[in-house]
Amino acid sequence: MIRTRFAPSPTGFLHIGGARTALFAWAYARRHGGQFILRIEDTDVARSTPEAVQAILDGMAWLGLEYDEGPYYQMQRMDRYKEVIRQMLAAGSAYPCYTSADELEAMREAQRSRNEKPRYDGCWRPETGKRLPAPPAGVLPAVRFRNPAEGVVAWHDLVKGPITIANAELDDFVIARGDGTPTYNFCVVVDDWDMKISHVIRGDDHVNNTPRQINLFKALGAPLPEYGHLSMILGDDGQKLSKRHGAVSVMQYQEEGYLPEAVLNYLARLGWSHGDAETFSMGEFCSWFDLDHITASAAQFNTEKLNWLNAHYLKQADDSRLATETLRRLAGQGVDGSGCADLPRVMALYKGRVANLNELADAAHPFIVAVHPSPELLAQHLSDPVRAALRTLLAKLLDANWEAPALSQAIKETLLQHGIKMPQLAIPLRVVLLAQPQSPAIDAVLEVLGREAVCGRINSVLV
RNA sequence: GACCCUAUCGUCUAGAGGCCUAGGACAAUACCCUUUCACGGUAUGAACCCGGGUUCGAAUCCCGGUGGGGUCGCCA
Repeated sequence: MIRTRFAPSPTGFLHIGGARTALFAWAYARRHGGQFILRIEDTDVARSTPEAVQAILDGMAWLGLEYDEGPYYQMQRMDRYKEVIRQMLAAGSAYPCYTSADELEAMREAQRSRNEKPRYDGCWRPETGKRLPAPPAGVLPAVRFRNPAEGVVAWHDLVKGPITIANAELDDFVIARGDGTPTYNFCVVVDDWDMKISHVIRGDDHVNNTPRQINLFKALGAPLPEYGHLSMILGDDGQKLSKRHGAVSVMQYQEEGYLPEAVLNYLARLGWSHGDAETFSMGEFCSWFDLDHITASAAQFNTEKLNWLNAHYLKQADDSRLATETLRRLAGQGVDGSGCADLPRVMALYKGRVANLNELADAAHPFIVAVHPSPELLAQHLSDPVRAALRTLLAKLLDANWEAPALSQAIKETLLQHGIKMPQLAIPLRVVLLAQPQSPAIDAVLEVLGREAVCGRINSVLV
């Protein structure tokens, strides 16, 4: 049974990189008929917040990344961690360390000044024939893992291929703090073991944790999972993403009017490919997804391509779904569009012309409430001959058969009578009706706007 | 600084030694469509980081350099 997991720490929103990691882990499980588990890694009590947990859950839900198990919370598994730590202490694969934070910092500083890799010096590590210092009074020791001193840790990474790291590069890392709470590298291993995770799919930033975790698995006598490390996502500008620079919540994409299927499709193609396939459903994605076609190098985020995908999915989106979205966005602006029965028709008219849901809502606005073109706009477009033509048109519209072909006919007759060309009438008409000189085909706009609004708005500029 | 990973158009990528005169997509440019603006259609420009090997043959394999990314916490 393939079991993958997504294990975010609740110290902030679900950002785009985390979302892609979750997507790939989710897709891998789906592809192989396996299970996808959500685990909240909240052992950093100082930085974890319930708001962040909720933000992560919201982000997953919006994207439709459903999990088969969880969410598990590490803070609820303390007893299990402490039990394992006791066992390791008893077995000698872990030991108490009384070095203080200040001493560690001084140690690292000295090492850095000598251009050495900063690391714990192992002074409390028990060795046969070695005399350990006397434990200082009143100090609660941290617990360190007794990492093998020699040899190498090697694994075949599912996306990067063979990776080898010498144990000499690794120091004895802390698995439990002075207060007894376990730390990340330790909890991950116990959890992945207990939860029977078969494939650990996670970000590139964990490559250097992997050998430590593998050594822990071995010390525990636990079976090793497979590992696959996804490269990072860089910002639009090629710079790395951070909370301060460019990293935004997936929920912000929702606010900005992106459809979840567009974000998902974009993320899927960022670092993964299936030949020339550019647009595909999540069903297709799950049936195609494999780790062999993941790029091993970092990928730069490209908002313009996301925009294109969003426009693509907007064109295919169901009109009533778009109407619901539009209503929600309009309500956010204090506009109640619930009385507009023709909203789906407005959506049909505009969904092929906009890049996001906010633009769609803006476009729908004049169909719901009367617009007031600025005096400048009116002055620019409403000359006396135009007013005369509008007067003629208004008379025709008052008793026209209210369907696009008949409306188009009325406009063409007006054009003929006044000896003007289509743009000379259509553009002022757009300004009068919608307060902007561009719109979809004018007869379609008239049809959807309705006789009352059209005639009323024309009349209001003629009096 | 040390260690690990990585390198094809501006960007995302195809490419598993001959199918490559390097393909697709976004973006760009031009033209077409048109009732305005979009959409759409057609076309064009645009890349194998550098240097050595291996091979009859290298974008593809190996080594080195350089660039980029990651990690060096009692954070995750």
